[in-house]
Amino acid sequence: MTPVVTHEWSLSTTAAKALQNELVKKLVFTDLPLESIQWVAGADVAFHHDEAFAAVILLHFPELECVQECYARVRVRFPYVPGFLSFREGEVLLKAFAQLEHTPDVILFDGHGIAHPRRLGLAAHLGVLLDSPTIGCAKSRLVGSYILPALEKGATSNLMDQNEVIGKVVRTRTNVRPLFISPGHRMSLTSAVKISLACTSRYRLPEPTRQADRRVAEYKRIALAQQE
DNA sequence: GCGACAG
DNA sequence: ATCTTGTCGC
Repeated sequence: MTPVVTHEWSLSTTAAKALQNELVKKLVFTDLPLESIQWVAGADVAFHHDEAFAAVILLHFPELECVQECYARVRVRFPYVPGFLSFREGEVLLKAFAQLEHTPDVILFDGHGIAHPRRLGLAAHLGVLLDSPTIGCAKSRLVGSYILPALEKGATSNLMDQNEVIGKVVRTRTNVRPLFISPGHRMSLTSAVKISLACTSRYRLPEPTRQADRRVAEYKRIALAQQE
């Protein structure tokens, strides 16, 4: 999987903001029916100081069986600044995506899609670069207001920014803290929620993201241990 | 100026 | 994100 759009990753926050305002214009929001999905990917990043480790996992849908796992490691300069997470995780993620053999029908990210100050969170940003359908599955809020959804799995409520619905607060597991789902690129809000729930079995996180999270931690542990 | 703030 | 074991509760 190769990006269709490329750009520098070591930017000032001012230049990064200008780039976000350009890339956001390319976003497209369309439905992605469950019936059209065969391959789903999950991506996550782990850090050790300025070293970033990424894992991209490919699963067959709807059984959610893992069929490939890709890893990458890179030194990053960009610090963590709320609203600019993609500039810290993007480069290492693309390096991992480059190793993917099958092009996934949709990619789930650990972070927001358009539920972002400038509507270009991690999932939206990488979606534009890869020109792929993407979904943001964040564990906490960055922007927007909401009321908590009912306690049962599947319950949802709107994530609002002023008068705009920028995402859904989704209960992916009964009696457990909800997830913040928002579309990235080539994705509608309703499809993002349906797909996320279809990818969730017995845990809070959807299987693609959960798998990526587990494996990247293991990859980082082994990589750092081998150095010594 | 003060508080909020994905991972 | 990361530092970190056991423990209470569904």
